[in-house]
Amino acid sequence: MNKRSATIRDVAREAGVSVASVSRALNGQSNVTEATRERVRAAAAQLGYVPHVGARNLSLARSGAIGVVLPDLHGEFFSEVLRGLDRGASAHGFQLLLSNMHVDSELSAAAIGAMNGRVDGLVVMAPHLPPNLLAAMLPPNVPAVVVNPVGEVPPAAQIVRVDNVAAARAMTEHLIDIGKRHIVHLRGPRGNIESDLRERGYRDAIAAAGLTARVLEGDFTEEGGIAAARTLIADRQGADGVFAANDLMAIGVVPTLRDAGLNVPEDIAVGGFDDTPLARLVTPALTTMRIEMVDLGLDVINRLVRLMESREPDAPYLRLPALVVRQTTGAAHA
Amino acid sequence: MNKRSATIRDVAREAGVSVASVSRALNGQSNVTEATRERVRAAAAQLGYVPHVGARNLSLARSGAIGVVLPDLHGEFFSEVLRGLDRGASAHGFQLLLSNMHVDSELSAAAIGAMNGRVDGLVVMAPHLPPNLLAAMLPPNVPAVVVNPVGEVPPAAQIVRVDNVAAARAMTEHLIDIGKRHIVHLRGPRGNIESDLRERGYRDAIAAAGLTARVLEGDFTEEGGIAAARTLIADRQGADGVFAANDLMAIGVVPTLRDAGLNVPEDIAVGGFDDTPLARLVTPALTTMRIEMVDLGLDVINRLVRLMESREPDAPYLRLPALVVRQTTGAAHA
DNA sequence: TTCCCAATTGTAACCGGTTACACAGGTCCG
DNA sequence: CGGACCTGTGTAACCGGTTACAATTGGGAA
Repeated sequence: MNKRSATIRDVAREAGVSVASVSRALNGQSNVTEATRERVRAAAAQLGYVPHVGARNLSLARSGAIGVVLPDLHGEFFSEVLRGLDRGASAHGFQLLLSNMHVDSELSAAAIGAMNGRVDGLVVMAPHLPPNLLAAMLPPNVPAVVVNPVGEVPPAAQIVRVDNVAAARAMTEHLIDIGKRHIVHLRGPRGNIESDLRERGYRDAIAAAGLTARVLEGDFTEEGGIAAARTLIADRQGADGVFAANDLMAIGVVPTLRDAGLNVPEDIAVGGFDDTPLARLVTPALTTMRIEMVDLGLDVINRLVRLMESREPDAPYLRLPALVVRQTTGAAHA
Repeated sequence: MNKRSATIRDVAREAGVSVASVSRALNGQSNVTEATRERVRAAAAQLGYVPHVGARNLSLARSGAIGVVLPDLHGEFFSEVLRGLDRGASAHGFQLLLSNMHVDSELSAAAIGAMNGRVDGLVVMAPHLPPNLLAAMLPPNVPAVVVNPVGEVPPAAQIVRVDNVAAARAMTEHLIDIGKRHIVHLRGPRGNIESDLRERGYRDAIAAAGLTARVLEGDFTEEGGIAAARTLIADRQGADGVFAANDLMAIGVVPTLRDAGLNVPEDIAVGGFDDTPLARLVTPALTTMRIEMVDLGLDVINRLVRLMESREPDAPYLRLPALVVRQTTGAAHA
């Protein structure tokens, strides 16, 4: 219960050796007598010495941590990705330093800055960052992986993308395949790049099939889904399919439609996006595009680790979500 | 694109002032001429200087980070709590340094050690840590909040507990109240303190009501729930209620029972624990004990911040989960 | 004009580690 | 027996910031 933690000099004094020997002894270097090493160990134990990692990092110029910048943790998507990041980091012996990116870009820059001397690499997921800003705020000498960047990216950064356009197209085509002709897209919030890409994929597929597009504004929340479903019920323009830009909205849509007496999928089929753990468990189970989020996180870390070693980013890495057909577009359920 | 990041001395040289002035200028101290400050700002911008936070931490002896030690991120529970922690940390201007506690206690100790000079406070959630070990591995001078500790806790640490016993009792009593008499408990994994406490609450309530207890082994996974339900279906000992020690298992139990032709809740009622986001959304919606997980996380951070300031832990703080009655023990659903 | 004081600025010590280099002592060799 | 070499250890510089304290400067008071 000392007031101040013991430092390496305290241990050196206690053991009657120099700080260099203490450092060598405790870090398992070979050039120390077993006798000295033992004496140092004893002194360290005696004083309850725990190395000050921050100081060590400073002299070694490496921290054993990876910085993660996320828009927020609210919503399944980032929680799941974080799981993967965490697993990957653990596997490589890194810790994760988390920082929330606020909508305020001023603060975001500060948050990234606050990681500068503390992490060996950076993972940035910022689907709503104003283009060019990202490049400006990334510290120049920290290897970084950016996931689904919207604008310019510094050439030194590794890019990982989820192919939102192709995935959205696939979902839309699936709805068309099962015979739907009046498919409405419930998009995500404005200013979120992924929302835009998914809408683009939807429009592509609709246009290619010679149908007419109809897009409702959404916000990625369950409430948004409920509101959208109400709109559809009220106006009765004969929609027979809904492609929601994420699962949460789809999960709001389905029960609202059913409460209004519409059968899903017979009267209206519904597709989501993300394949959050929820999607499989709700009734009726939700058809969705599976992004292997945990895998994505793992992969991001692996690529970051590679980048930290080579300093040479690979070509952008593209992941294509897979269509998972369940009850909301499939056979009637029990 | 310099090879090495600019340091404060580079900026000082560029601006033609001393390092002290640079530090003062950039940190907004008052004793600097506006002219100097401007010159420093220009030089910093010119060189793309970003302060090295690790170095700053070392001299200030504070890091602006809170260490979080979790058993793993797998499972809704910790994800949700982490969300709360994250929100709280953000609000207080802290970042979160995450570390997974492995089952291997050797490694866990290392993980905690690896936080020593890098965090201002520690949050430890270790429902499966061998008693006394925790006390040994917590660095003596770092304020810590431990959540649901199992054994001895250093007197300097703040304790936050979820009253698992009372909550499990409440759920069991609820099942009794709705008329069930053969209530089986599906417990969590051995070696997890929360599993033990929930079982104890169940046994208390069963004993108080003069009924007979029956406990099945579980593992907190959906598959475990499915397996347990199969057991119940197979042996037909007339169970009319199941209290699963977490939602995930309950979510495995319910559809398995229904697939076997049993009505939930009429033939067998099912209760879960945690109120994960899933619980409300599955069909039939799950009756469960709500732990406000996000709130819990927030609260933990608030208490930690208070502890960091006062160095005086408050009395252990007890949270009591609330019973949320939904369809699996309530009225038949649509 | 001279002295004093406040406002700025610079120098250098410090945070707690790591490690290049110097040095002491012993071994082995010619 | 002297020198080359190897091993173990200590000294002190360094990582990149902050800040106590000293030094410098200019303005106002006496």
